[in-house]
Formats: sequence, C-alpha cells, structure tokens
Amino acid sequence: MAMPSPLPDDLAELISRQFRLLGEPMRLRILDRLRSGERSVGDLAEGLDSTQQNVSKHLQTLYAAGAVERRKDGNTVFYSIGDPELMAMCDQVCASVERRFGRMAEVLDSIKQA
Amino acid sequence: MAMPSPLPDDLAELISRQFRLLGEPMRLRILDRLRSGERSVGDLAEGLDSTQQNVSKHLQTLYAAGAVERRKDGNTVFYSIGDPELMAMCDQVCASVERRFGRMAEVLDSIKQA
DNA sequence: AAAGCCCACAACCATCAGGTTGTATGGTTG
DNA sequence: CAACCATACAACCTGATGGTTGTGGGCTTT
Repeated sequence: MAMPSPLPDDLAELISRQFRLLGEPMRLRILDRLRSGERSVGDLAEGLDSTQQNVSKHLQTLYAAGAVERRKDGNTVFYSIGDPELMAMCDQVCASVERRFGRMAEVLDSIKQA
Repeated sequence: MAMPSPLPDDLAELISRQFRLLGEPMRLRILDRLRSGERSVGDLAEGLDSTQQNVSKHLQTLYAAGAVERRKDGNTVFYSIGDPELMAMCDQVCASVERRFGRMAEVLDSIKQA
C-alpha cells in the first residue's frame, strides 16, 4: 500500500506525527529497554539515568500513540511494547544508519591511504 | 540487522535524527512531489503553496541528510529522491496510519450501532 | 491509620526548529 | 553591461516540546 499522491495535508500531518514520536532519543531508549520485556516506570528511569517524571511523561506520549501498553500491578505500572511494527522501523533505520556509517568509514580509510 | 541493546546514547541520537527528518509535514509533502520525478525549487514552492525560501530551506535539510539529490541546470536547481529507502518507510507508516484509522472507523461504527 | 512507595499531573523554563522577510549570489537574456 | 530570474543565506519571531521541580493520589505495609 503506497501513499496517495499528492499527499493531503492532514495525512502528512498524521504521518509526520508518527515519525516525531520516534524522533526523540529518550523515547527510543525507552522502547529499546522494553524489548527485553515489560518494565516499571521507576525501573526504566533508573536504567536510563533519568527522572521518574520525565520517563513517565514520555511513556504517556508513547501510550497515547499506541506504541506501548500498560499493566497495573499493585502500585507499580508495567509498560511493554504495544506496536511491534514501530520496533521493526527502528531496526530498519538503525541498519540504515549503520550502513551509512560503514560507507563513511570506507571513505575515511581511502583518504587515510592517500 | 537489529538494534544493539542497550541502545547507546549516540546511536539513539543518530536514529532519532533520521526520524525527525521525516517528522515534518512539509518535508513529507516535498518528498511526495518528488516521487513523480525531479522538480525545481520554485516548482515545488508553487505546488505546495509555500514560499521559495521555506521550500529551499527544507530541501537543504533533506539534502544534508542524503534524502534528496541535486542537479543544476542553468540557474534552476532540480531536486530528486536520493534515498528510496526513506520513501518506503513513508509508505509503511502511511499504511500503518490507514490501518489504524480503519480500526477507528470500525469502533465508531460499532458505537453508532449500539 | 499512618507512613511510605510508585506513579501521574501541572507549572515553569530553556531550547529548538519552522515560517517569514530581506538580501546576496550566480546564471541567463536582452 | 544592465535587467532579470531562480536559488541560497541570514536574521528574526514564535510556537512546540523536552527536562525539571513540586505535588497530589492510589495502593501497600506495618
């Protein structure tokens, strides 16, 4: 399924919103931690060396977008991956970045040899 | 190829930068117009109902990231898609958004019937 | 019931990036 | 050479957003 052309303004807005969701390092790092299974807010905050409030805020954003799921147990809340498709996209971009850096490394090597 | 876990801060920064590149409606719309072939800056500006300066600025951003290519002919500059992989990602997210809205439509219908 | 823990909400600040306006640069045309 | 055109550059304003701080609200434990 492809994008309709010309891309309507409101659809562009929706798509860009999805990309912006993944356009913050902290959110990517949160999602990364969730790959190994569900985690509590405090657990994430500690592991990511951030504040509970900040992590909670980002989790709200991710949750509102359907990127993560919630499970409440006692007074702790566990979050987990809610959209495997988004994770696949992260992998895809990560691979792209690594390829790009691979090419950069080759260029640097060729310069070094000259 | 998957993301390394735990995701290093600098890699998270690089990946998020890629997502942010596509996180602006105007850039998505520019890329969309380029799907049908190379376009000049003024051409794009007119079609997108924006200013030449604004479109040019976004094109610089896209170019710096390798998302588009430049070709100069006389005193006009033609831009074209530089990274088909990014376009595939746009399609992917667009499809995801449409699926999501499809589900929303279903829910709304079920509510309406109740 | 009192204290403590975990999380969410709200207000604030600082930063960043998109849009606009004005202008410079480089190439073409008369 | 002068006028003109297309593009790029720079300065500015403003809205959006990430991070911090303070606090409130559940739930658990003793």
